[in-house]
Amino acid sequence: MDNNEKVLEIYRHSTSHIMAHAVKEIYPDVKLAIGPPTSDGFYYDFDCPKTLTEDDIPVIEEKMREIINADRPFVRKELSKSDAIELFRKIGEPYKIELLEEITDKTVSVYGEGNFVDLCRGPHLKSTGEVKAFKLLSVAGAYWRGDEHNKMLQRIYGVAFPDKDELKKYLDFIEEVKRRDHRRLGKELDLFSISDDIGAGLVMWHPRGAVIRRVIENFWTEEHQKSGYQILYTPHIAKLDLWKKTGHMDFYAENMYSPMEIEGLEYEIKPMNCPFHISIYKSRLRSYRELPLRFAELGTVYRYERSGVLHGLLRVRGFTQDDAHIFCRVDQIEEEVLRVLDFTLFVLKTFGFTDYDIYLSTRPEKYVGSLEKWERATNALKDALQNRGLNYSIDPGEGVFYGPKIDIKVKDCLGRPWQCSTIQVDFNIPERLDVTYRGTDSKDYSPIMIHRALMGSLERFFGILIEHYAGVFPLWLSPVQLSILTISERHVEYSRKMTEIFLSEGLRVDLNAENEKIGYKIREATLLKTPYMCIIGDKEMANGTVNVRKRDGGNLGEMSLEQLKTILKEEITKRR
RNA sequence: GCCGAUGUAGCUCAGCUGGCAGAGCAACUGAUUCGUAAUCAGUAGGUCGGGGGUUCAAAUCCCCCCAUCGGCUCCA
Repeated sequence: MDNNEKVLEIYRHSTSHIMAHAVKEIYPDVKLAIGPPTSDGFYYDFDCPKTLTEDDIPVIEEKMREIINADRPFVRKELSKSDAIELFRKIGEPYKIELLEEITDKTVSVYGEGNFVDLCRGPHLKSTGEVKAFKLLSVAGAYWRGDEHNKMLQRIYGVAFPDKDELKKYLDFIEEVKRRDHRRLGKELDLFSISDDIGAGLVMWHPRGAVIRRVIENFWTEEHQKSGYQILYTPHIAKLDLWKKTGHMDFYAENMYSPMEIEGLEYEIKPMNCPFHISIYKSRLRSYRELPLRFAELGTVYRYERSGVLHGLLRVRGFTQDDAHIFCRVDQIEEEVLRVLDFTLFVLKTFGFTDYDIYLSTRPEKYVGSLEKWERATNALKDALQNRGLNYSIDPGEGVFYGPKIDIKVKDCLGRPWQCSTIQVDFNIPERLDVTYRGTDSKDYSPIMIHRALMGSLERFFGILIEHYAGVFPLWLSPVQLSILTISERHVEYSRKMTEIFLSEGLRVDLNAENEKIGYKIREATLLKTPYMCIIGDKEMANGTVNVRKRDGGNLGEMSLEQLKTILKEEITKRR
């Protein structure tokens, strides 16, 4: 953290204290929990008998302004732990006492201004008057200490900046995020829907969205074939027994749906694809000469997610993973991980993601397999990252039950991180399910399995893409690439001919021959973010040409069909 | 799942302390045949999220569900 960030942190921390003071003045019964700074702002958690709502925000803000205008100094006091406990007992702050009881230091510090005092390590601003620009954003529920077994408190989120301009910039950023929201754009651009009648978290891809998916899938399939993968299709359900054998029933049951009974046997809808790929692997004897064997599938899985966590395309209950399982020998593992890493970065780059955060997740509390194997798998991932000189951070205990993983979070053009790619090494499942290959010595060995997804799920990736591009998809992904707009009825026949020609070239074209003014048609196409428009009037008809306009308003003017075809094809090939 | 808010026409939203359900856009019909981001007029469109209750009377008040939104927890 650089110096500037530290200063901001102090600034926000002090603002959160001022907010706590304000809330305490308005609702004297409130009990204070914690109020730290965050990456953009701050929050404070309250245990308040009165339910706080959005309507309280302006009132609290007003009270904060009073405290700021009073410009009272923040005073630090050090006292013994027992004196501090006594102090917070006197003013009735049970949460502060709970925090104090866990502090091992003999002395602690408290900060105060006016008649307000709070347990705090500090440091703080010199006085309340130093706060120049802040805004409270929302109220929300939050568990005490983030544990869902604890009482739910009320949290107020706010932001604070050194001056009004910075605050305005941040508020503009929030507006930009809203403007790009994939749920809103999904409706406006008619890309997808999630219907109450079908069920929460289940996505319907509309024609325009389905086009984009198809383009992505085709790209994905081609590139996988080039990279030595074999593409599979597998069923959506399997016997419950299978999931018992794999360990999913022990370690993944809370994300799985209830089984269904078919002729006395129980079946289960799949939450993962790996057992099917393993089954194909095991369908015959495998030789060491065949390895590495790379099986890939756009596999649709269903996972139970608690209703409160569903969020547009980014968190759903049914989704298609761009999944693959690589079976290889121990001596091939580093090379395979490297290949996957390179492949992943290439695919992400194609969609305009060049910036990412990489995490290495280690063994979780619930796991299968020996410690030694975990160690070995974890090192394989670490070595690959280091080999490529990629910076990463360690996420302790965040691995999957069968092995450690590398997660790649891409950053979109607003700098927001999104979890997509995951690469998981698995020493455990092949052994558990008796997956083997015949070695040079004619004995059987367990292969290593690498599970990986590049985009993660097509649904989530699509949601991220919509926001990344703000709905303005590059030409190769655009649902409609070219809209042909007639000026009047006598241009329809010629326009229809043009449409046929472009369609036969494999371009996605539509014809707007409605009885509307040209301005209206341009507006419609622009709102749908169609990359290119052809305006067809008397002149074009007479010259056998088209008149081209781009969605950003740029006018390319009159040109021949051939010229336009060349422009479009080149842009499509470049995938920009 | 938990805390809070919201749910009214295809979409965006009005509808106050209970008293005949509204607007703009879209759709449809007609007129207009038009040169780079909205032509004009008319028509139609609603079990007010679902179920129960209070009341002479419920979009409005109460209860229970469902979904969405902001978070928490959890995750591709």
